[in-house]
Amino acid sequence: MSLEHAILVSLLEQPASGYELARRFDRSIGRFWTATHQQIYRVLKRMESDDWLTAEEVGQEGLPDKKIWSVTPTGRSALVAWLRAPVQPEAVRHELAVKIRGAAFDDAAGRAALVAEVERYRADHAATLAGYLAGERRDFPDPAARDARAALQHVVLRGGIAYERMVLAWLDDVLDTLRDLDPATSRKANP
Amino acid sequence: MSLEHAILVSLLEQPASGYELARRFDRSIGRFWTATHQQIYRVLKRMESDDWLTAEEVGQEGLPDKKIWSVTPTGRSALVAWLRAPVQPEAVRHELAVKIRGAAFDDAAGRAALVAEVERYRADHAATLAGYLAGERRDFPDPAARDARAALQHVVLRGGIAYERMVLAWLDDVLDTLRDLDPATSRKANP
DNA sequence: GCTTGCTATGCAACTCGTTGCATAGCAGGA
DNA sequence: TCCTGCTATGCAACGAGTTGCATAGCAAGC
Repeated sequence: MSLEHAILVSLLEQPASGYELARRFDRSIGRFWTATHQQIYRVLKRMESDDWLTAEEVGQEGLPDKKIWSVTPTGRSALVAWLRAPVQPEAVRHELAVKIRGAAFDDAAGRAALVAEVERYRADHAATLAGYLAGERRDFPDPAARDARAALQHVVLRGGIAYERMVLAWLDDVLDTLRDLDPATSRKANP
Repeated sequence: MSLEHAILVSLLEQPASGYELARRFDRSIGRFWTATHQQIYRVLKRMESDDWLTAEEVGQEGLPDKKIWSVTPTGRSALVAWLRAPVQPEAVRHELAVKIRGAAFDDAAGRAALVAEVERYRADHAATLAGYLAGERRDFPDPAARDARAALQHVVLRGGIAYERMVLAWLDDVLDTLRDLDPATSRKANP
């Protein structure tokens, strides 16, 4: 739907090659829009044929050539038109929530395995939160003096931080709930 | 990926026709897994041919026949196997976050339009939260006395409530940030 | 010398998800 | 009477996203 637009925003912030874009989608942009390099290369070609982007070939010593993509005025117009269109409702897909409700149809051993899995999942989110907070200290040390772009990037990052904090608190709630169902098993697993 | 498993959980909680399932995916299950009736009918057929489900044809007065689907032992085994497999990382796709970062490349008029859109979006989420809270009062009036299934359904609902509260707080942060960028315009729009 | 991993791009095949449309009878309101 | 909307299911076409694989040179470590 709007991978194109996520790419436009990223390239307006800073022109990049497909490969660099793919790495951004593993990092900052990936906080709110995921994409693989396959998707990105395919969409870049379509955007070029639609005259949304132009490429500058750059030769590199000892490395393959790369194409640095920039947004054309046409692409920028397309982005602005999309920005002013209504926001689509999000398609929620939360696998863990399905598993938690499904745990009612497994036995105590299965729920103990789920507890372990939720703990692992929680550790991942704790690491993500720590990464966000480190990025915030690094990129936005002074909340007062900054331009529109930084202010908007920062508020999106704060959204990521708020999300991760909410998830961690909820996962604690989930762990308490799961352990209350099978007190003996969880006492064994967590003496 | 796991629409099958969401369907298995829902049918184990209560057997249903494809149509009834589709409505559940607009309501309780839809809080954490969305699906259209097209997807559901297609997947139900595949699950039947995999012997995960059986159908009972039910004639109705004045209405088309319907098939009531139930989970077979094979289907239940498949669910349990999936429950015990690792949780996959979620694919995040948050269109509004892309638009907010994109707002740096629009003008004050565009950002004013985005403020209006965020306000509408906020109202939707406030309504969703109100619906969740009403459902919680209706379905889980007594947090003490209840079985595993209710406890697990409730903790998933609490996750939805925590999510909506977090979103509302973040949207207020977003609105403040957007208004700070164009004080004159926002004063005009919000006297 | 061999393996692993990084930069850099891409094809092909597949599955998943969306959109538009179709059928068909009945109920309720303008 | 006509239109809208609900129950109930489904086909067909398309678009989005995933997975596996391929190329190709260089650097670093064992």
